[in-house]
Amino acid sequence: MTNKDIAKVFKLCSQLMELYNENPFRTKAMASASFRIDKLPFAASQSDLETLSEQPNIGKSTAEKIMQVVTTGTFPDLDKLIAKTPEGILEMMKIKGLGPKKIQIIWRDLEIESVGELYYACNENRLIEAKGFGLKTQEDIKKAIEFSIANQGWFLYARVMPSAMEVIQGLEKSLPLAPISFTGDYRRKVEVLQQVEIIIAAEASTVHEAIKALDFEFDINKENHKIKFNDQNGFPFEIIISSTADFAKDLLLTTGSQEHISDLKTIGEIKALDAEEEIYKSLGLEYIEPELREGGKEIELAKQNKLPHLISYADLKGSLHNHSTYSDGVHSLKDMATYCKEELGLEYLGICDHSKTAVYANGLQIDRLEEQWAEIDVLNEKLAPFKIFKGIESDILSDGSLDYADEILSKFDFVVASIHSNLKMDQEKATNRIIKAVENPYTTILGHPTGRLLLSRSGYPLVFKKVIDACAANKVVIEINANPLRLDLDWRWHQYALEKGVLLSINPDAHRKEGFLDMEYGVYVARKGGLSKNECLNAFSLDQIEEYFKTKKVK
DNA sequence: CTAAGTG
DNA sequence: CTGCCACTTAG
Repeated sequence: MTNKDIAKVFKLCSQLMELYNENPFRTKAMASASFRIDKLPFAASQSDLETLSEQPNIGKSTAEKIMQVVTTGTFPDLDKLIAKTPEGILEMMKIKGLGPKKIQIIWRDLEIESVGELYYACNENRLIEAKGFGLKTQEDIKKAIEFSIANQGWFLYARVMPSAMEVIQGLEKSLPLAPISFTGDYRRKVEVLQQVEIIIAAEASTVHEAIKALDFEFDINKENHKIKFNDQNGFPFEIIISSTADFAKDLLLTTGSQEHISDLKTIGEIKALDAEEEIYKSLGLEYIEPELREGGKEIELAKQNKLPHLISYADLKGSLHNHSTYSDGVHSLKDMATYCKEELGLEYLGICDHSKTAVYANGLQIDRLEEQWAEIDVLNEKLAPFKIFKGIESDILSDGSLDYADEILSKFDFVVASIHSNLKMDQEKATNRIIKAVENPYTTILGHPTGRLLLSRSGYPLVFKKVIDACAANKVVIEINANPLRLDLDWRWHQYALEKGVLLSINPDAHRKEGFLDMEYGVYVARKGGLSKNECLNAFSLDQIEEYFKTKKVK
């Protein structure tokens, strides 16, 4: 159980306490405990009562609750609150725009107890009658419910990955001789999926036994040789039964995408050969990596032997756009740098704490910036040849300008510009705001371009072509934010950016040491976008990137 | 802390 | 009818 998981349990408790108007001091203490747990620089699950109770905002009783959460996932006070709350009210708390106070009114005054009823009430214009609600709020809630319904049954790739690995390893163990592979969306590394598909060449009955051995209940569809089940985390799996002779062909067909397969079929018959490589070869094509099989230009390129040599995790030489305890990070600058150098074997780290407008994230005022720069100079001497670059994640303000005076901006090695507030914009406003930031001579990288959070918040609408063209004209790099919730810029736009000569950068936006590992997910989507290492800023060697930053600054 | 929506 | 404050929610 991660600190974040534990923090969420405490957050839920504080929200329920607020919903029931419990003592506001206790409620607040619960919320601050949640915040503190999330920011602990060590794993609370591996810690002990004494250490925990020494932490700020965490006393003896909170420490005890943490221990209970680690072992049982909950604690008695929370259980009591959950027990007296209808399921639908708990669901409502996950909807953006609804907090305890509004839910209280919805529940007590409108007597609405489920998300479905609430949606109905929005459509009947009944929400505006309630105190504190108006037309805009009603529309926002309606949209948020629609978004959440549309995302029901979808899962983040990164969230299902551990389960997927566990299941496939279990099957491999039971059936060591059977050819087996992930297939479908999962194999193509699609960022959100509805199920994990696995193909296996074995007798159906032996596969049934193997799944039983994993202790899952399953459904069998005999007609299409498919077996469905959910693992203990509730993720849906589908096992496709194949044969040794047809394995490569079935693997190719089930990997998809549908568009890719139908494009292939226009070239010729997909034959049952020994390997996917041979099937592509028989069609006169170079082997196409699963990530690229999305029905774009991959077949055309494969015909001409012009497929990109896709980037891999090992190509990354450094990590840009990361946070430290100077702003809202969990680990110190030194810890972050040492981790990159020692554990990840990287050549450099770009530190980009939040800028001054982001007060909620402890954004850096000028004096704190100077403090950080001084520490970076000291660390750079100690850690050489490893280098920390002085960066900033500068807020793009509502008018598109950056967050410090030019005189300050000029002192950074590089600047990541991103939007964090006033996210509700129409397409024109959002596009102009971003373009103005891109045109700022100090902007090096455009951070998380749309602000989306997968399965939770759609980003602001952008005219992507205009934004990418502006990046090309101003030599601004676009970030592929590697946080599995963001993966923003979306891979569907990578190709256009690359055609325009825009460099991309796989940035983890790490707020703690483990956050760097998210770069793996960034690499997956970058591969889908067709990125090669020479087009990726943080695949540049230390010398190359120093040169790049220097040249950019001169311009 | 700031911004938006609301009364 | 308008300006201003207070409250809720989000980043």
